[in-house]
Amino acid sequence: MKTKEHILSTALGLFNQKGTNAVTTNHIAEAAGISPGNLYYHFRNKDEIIRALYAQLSARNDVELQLPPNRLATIDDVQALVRTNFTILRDYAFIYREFAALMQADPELHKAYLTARARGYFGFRALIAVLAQAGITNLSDPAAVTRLADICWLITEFWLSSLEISGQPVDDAGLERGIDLMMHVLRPYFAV
Amino acid sequence: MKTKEHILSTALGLFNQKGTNAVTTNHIAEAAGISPGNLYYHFRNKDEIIRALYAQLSARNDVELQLPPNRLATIDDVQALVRTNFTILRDYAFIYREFAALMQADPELHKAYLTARARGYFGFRALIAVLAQAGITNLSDPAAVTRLADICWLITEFWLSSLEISGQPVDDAGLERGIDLMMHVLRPYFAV
DNA sequence: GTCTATATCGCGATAGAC
DNA sequence: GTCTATCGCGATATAGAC
Repeated sequence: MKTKEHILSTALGLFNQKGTNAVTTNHIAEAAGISPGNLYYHFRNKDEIIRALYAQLSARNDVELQLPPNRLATIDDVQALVRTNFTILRDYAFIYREFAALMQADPELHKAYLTARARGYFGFRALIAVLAQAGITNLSDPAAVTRLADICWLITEFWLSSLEISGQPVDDAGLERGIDLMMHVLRPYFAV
Repeated sequence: MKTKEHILSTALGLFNQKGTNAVTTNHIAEAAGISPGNLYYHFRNKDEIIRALYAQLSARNDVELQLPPNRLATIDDVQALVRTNFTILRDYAFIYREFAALMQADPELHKAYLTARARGYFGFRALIAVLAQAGITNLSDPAAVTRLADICWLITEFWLSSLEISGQPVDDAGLERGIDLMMHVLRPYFAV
């Protein structure tokens, strides 16, 4: 199991740095200090490595992206969640950078993403519903909830890429700007 | 000049449909009904074709994305502009789908994009400034202007990809949802 | 301007020894 | 589980005839 994980972390580093296109299985093997044959013993091909990395990301999301279970969420809870989310995303920057292209190229990966997304998206809508019922938010119009969810999703999945594209560093400051953006979108609905 | 344009429109169709990765110069030549050698007479390589397509897109933006020059912009003018913008974007879907990856792979393309973006981004800020001066918007805090510009940019550049990723059709209805989203973000600042 | 033919290269993937 | 060796393939790119 040790080698398998070593391959994954090596591949992750290369993908983040150069993009999945420019990185071949040979490059990964060389950087990992193993033979190409050995890499193929552990993974059928590059797509399978990418899928495994996505599974890692997804697992981290499931574990780390939790609101406090025993009380209603506050705006600060939400902010902490957003920060955690961006931090995880940055570790797997290549996935979000090449999102649509990866999904287009690998239907299996797309399916895994759609499942995860459905959980998150409808979880978000459920959260809003709970908040509305508790009187914490005045957001009840379904169309408005959809719009809010769409905007939040856009920020979550594309803010880091947007920084990259525009030539701005994907550092802590850039990350904070994303958090700030998200909070400004959300705050009006938390007017208690 | 005829063949060159024919190659470009053929390549555009293939790229939009299958992604730049899956499409080789041979595929383009075959689909265009010419020989690979002929393609290389007109373009040095695939990157050059992509750059030429980006130049087309950029030119269309410059021509079609204009607010009325002789009077102050209304919210309806802005909506028309947003609609035009999405329409152009959809024609060149592959570029936005693979945005960060393309920019990372080709510094020359990235440079061209950064120039175009700077024009648009600062043009947007200038527009806000004009509106503020005319009393059409109450938006004067620079940080707030930046946030608004950032959100609008995110919607512009990533809404179509977001539709694709989430498995929703990139049709007129999806496009209208993007316009709707953008207008809901902008409208508060147009409270006349 | 366009074609055919071809050289080169490197990636993906497998077989078989250890 | 890991290595070495290697095959087949297809993509990029060029040369030279027409």
